[in-house]
Amino acid sequence: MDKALIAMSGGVDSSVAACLIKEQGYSCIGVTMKLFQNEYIGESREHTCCSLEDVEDARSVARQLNIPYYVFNFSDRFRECVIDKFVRAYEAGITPNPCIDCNRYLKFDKLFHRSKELNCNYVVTGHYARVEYDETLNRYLLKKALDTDKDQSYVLYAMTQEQLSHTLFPLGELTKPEVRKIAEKHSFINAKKHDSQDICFVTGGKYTDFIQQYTSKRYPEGNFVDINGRVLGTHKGIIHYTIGQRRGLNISSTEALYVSAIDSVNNTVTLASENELYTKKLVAKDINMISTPFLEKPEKLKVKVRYRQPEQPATVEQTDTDTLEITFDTPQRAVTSGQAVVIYNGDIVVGGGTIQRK
RNA sequence: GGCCCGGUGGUCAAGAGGCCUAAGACACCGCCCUUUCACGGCGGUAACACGGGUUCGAAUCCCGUCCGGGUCA
Repeated sequence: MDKALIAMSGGVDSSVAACLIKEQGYSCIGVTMKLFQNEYIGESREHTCCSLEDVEDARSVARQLNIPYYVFNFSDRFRECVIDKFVRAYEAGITPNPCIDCNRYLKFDKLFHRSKELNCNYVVTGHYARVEYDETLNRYLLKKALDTDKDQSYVLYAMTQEQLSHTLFPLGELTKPEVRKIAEKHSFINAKKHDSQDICFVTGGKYTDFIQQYTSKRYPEGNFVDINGRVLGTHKGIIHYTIGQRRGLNISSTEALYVSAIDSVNNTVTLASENELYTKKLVAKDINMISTPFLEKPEKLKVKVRYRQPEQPATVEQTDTDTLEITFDTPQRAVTSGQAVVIYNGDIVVGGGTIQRK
């Protein structure tokens, strides 16, 4: 019998994933990763990731499903690969996506290895995405969820062939309402639990407070400048901003202003009007290709530059083993270094990478 | 000190006796959206410097006071 290790966060999705896998006849182990010590910042709020409450919820579901359940302490790895990287990015004036790193380094790496030690053939998560083996390509494909509205393939673009070959996404063909319905049918304790949102290790929704407490550093104020370098006002420290941001600038003008550039060296933040935000090209590094090992020639594909933004037609060219150059058909708003660019061919994730500075 | 302008919400700015229980924009706040950060959508708070007059009626006219800016010895 195939053995599956299920990453259970304590939320509905992973609970239903576990349930479905169990019903499909796998021998299951439920696991919650303890990723974060709330004590780092002297707080233990319920809405952080892997809080006691989440663990209890996951444990409750595991008990109901009658599967063994463990909590693994991966907080060291999480701090190294997700939190520290997150902090360093903001300090450098770029905008990280910690969820992607968590998937990449924790769920499908650290946990993946642990699953092997436990003789599991599969890691199972509650992501809305699909994995398919393509015989002609001889590759495992990562595909969008059938429910395109909930699709999470974007945050999974870094998965390798090996990882994909040992991963199951039982929710890939379901809609969120269907998942809720299943949870209710089984009276899971978290059937009505709110969807997770915001950065899981940040309490109260303010990541900047988190960074300051975590590093005990102070991030100096600096100048807001316009395109011509004229000073418009004072910013609160570079870590507070991302490209395309409008709110929180506290600058009145004849029109709405947006962050158009962040300069960590000079500690300045450039503000500009909406129409200054558009770019036609980008370069991505630290790439991962899925549907093909190497893009031999430039191809017309669809591209997403941020999670939850509609994909855009673009020409994608792989210039070396770790570089993608992308040219959009029409200029895109607020292309931001540090964010992921993910390439699609229909439902299939071709690959992706991290957007570099211009 | 004399003279001349000007003082409307956090900012900019409509208004030129009744249509103002005062527009709009930007900012701010809240909600929604959302496993990143953002964008976005919806909604909300908030002002006629002060005191006298004139008038049936004043943000709008007149006179002072205060506060800005300019200008002249």
